[in-house]
Amino acid sequence: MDKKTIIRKLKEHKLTDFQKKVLIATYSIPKGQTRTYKQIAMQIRRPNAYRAVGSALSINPMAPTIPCHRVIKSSGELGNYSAPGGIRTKRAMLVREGAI
DNA sequence: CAACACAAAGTAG
DNA sequence: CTACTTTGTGTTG
Repeated sequence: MDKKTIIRKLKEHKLTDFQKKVLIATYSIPKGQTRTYKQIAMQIRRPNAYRAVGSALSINPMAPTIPCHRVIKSSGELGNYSAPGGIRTKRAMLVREGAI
């Protein structure tokens, strides 16, 4: 899956500009690494919208296309996770990828 | 207007 | 350290 495919998918859905940027930024997180909500917000030029970033990610918790589980809090905590299993699953995946 | 997958700085103990 | 308060942002209902 390349970035273009992702963008095409996003266009099919009714996502806002903000959403698209958040999802693209999330997709660009290298395997085995994590990003904080704040980093994502800064990357999309909305440095104070880290809260909106969480809302944006929550619309797509089960799309294997977007690794939303790599987005954590600035304090190093995992934050929340809407997919089945909650933060348990999130942590498991991060451990599996070597991010923890 | 209210609620939210957050952050940072403030107050209090 | 814990706990609570305030301010800030975008989306949704």
